[in-house]
Amino acid sequence: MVKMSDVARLAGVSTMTVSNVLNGRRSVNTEIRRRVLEAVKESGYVMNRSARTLRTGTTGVIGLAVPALHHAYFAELGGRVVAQAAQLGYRVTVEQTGAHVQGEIDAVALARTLEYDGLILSAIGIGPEEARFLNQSIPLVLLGEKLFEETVDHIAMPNSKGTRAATVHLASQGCKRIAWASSPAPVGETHNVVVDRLLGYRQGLADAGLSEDPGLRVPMDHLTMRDAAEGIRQMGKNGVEFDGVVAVTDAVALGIMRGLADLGLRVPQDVRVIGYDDIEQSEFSTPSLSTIAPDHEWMVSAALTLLTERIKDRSAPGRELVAPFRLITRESTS
Amino acid sequence: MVKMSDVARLAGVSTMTVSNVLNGRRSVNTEIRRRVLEAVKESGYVMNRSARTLRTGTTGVIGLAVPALHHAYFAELGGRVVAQAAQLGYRVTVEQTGAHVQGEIDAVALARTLEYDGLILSAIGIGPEEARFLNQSIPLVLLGEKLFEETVDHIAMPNSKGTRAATVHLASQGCKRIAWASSPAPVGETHNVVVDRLLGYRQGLADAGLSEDPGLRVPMDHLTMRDAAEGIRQMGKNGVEFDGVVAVTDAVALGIMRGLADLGLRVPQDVRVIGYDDIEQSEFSTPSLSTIAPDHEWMVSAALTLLTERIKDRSAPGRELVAPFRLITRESTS
DNA sequence: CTGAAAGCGCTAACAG
DNA sequence: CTGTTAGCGCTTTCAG
Repeated sequence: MVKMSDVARLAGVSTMTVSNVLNGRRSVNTEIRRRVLEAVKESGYVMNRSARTLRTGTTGVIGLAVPALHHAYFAELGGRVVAQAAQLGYRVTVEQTGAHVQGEIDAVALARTLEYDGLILSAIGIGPEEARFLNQSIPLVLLGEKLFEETVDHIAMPNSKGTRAATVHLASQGCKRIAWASSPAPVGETHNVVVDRLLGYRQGLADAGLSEDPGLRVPMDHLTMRDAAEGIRQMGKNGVEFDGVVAVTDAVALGIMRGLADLGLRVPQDVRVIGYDDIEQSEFSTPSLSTIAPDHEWMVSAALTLLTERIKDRSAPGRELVAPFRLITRESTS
Repeated sequence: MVKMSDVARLAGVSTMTVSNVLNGRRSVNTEIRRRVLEAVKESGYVMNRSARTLRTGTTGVIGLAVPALHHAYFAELGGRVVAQAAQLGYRVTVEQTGAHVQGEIDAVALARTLEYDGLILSAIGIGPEEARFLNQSIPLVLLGEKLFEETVDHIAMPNSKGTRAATVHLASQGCKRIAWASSPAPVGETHNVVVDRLLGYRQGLADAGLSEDPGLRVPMDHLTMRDAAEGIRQMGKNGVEFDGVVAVTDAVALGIMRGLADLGLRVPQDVRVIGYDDIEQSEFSTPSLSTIAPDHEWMVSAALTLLTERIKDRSAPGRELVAPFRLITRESTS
């Protein structure tokens, strides 16, 4: 492998001059600069990033930790982060945490080994203690989780506001018995996506003057299409009556619609369904799915802004930004 | 940051002994070993990987280059690669190539900077020349592309066999006018996914004793759900008659089903639809989608096996493995 | 079985 | 504007 000193020799200059030309750090005489660039091209030199990293302590790599890449929401998020980070000169390494708190901490433990300049953590089960711990190790931005923790940067989703709007929308379409489709709220967790979105559902029911019926919880263990489909089939077979379903995510909503089809119930005529996330599939499902659409590009852009600023200044106070959202109405509720 | 020499001092040994304990390279006295491990724990030491990389020339990172992470197929692939690579002690950096040949070459150019120990390239438009070039730079495994190029490892998909089986299946269900839904085969490319799958469709028609009708090509520019939906709507509005659609991917098939719903056509009563890939959504769409299901876990496992062997021996001849597949019949063709 | 010295390729800091 | 020196933290090599 040709190295910087080889290029320097070829161009008849010192290694530092090559470094300066390649990094644009100091101004270099135009003629020398030209000679250096020619030598680089001629020799096929590529920089050894490990050497630079060892010296500077920065890697140019951002870590993105998500529960599971194969979930459409996180895949779409990943695509956006990779693309936007590239614009900023960063590369992205994707970690899968498996939706466990331990996995999330592990992702950061990895990050501590100087692999990442910063980490975007799309957390599911993380609490304030963990967040504080993580934040000390590495520049960190939490994505999608609402924490009442002043020291950690995070981009919060409009969780309760979103499901509240979704629930009110169903009521405005005439639904009277609106079910909630989600895995159970984890015990003891107070500021979790599932908890917050459930809260919004309740507020929405209250806004619409509807009372909450515990029988209208779709039984499911995990936030998967499979569990959602099975859960709603179970409810249907048990003779529970409902005319609307608010789902905690679009994936769950798609599973619900699948299960309703199995029950012979029509969407939206018999049951209206609304999700949350606006994944790509929602626009093309049959029927197409109404949903709460947080502004994804904005979220990723904001997360990267917070992260790059945090990388520059580790001591600045933590900031919270809440993503804007829109209610998108499609066939499933019309 | 605490470093290896700090641990050594704390344990009262030399740096080399710490290195040996941590890497299990040489056998170390049990008592000393214990002291070292304790010192590691006490000091909170984590290794600086850049330093190791600089010294050893290996990174422990595998690159995965895919056209776009937000496509369900590549997202699922990415999840599997990340998970399986982790089992082997590798981490994965995801690159998005944007489905352009240049992007694919760029991904490898990056890899040359010693960032990756190897690269898995899920290629779309890559040809033999590019592949040969790439292969010289870095251990490389092509995924999903069939190349008649002896020197490059690749995991081929059963492209033409798959769509052939899909087409024959539609015919066996009584379809007489079977359309082909795909972006156009790129001019001049001979061994491209789209080309191979189209070939299989033709073979399938021949097997079934059906003649090919050029009017039964769904007009679409890109392999997106949107283009598929619009394309089939266009065909319908133009009065083209058809009773089956073979789609080049599941995403395209889902778009087709969306478009058929807009046309008021029922699946499978009026039109039967089959896809290729077996993405998760296909099981839960309404109607659920019949598809050609290559063995994904097998493919990833095989790709990683080839890659790790290639990393060990750069001079071994290239190997080609073809993934097994199954025809999965669901509601869309029954 | 353990240690000392050298050096991987780059850049910060200082010198000219 | 350009060059020299030193050293980032680890592992390879050689010596004990």
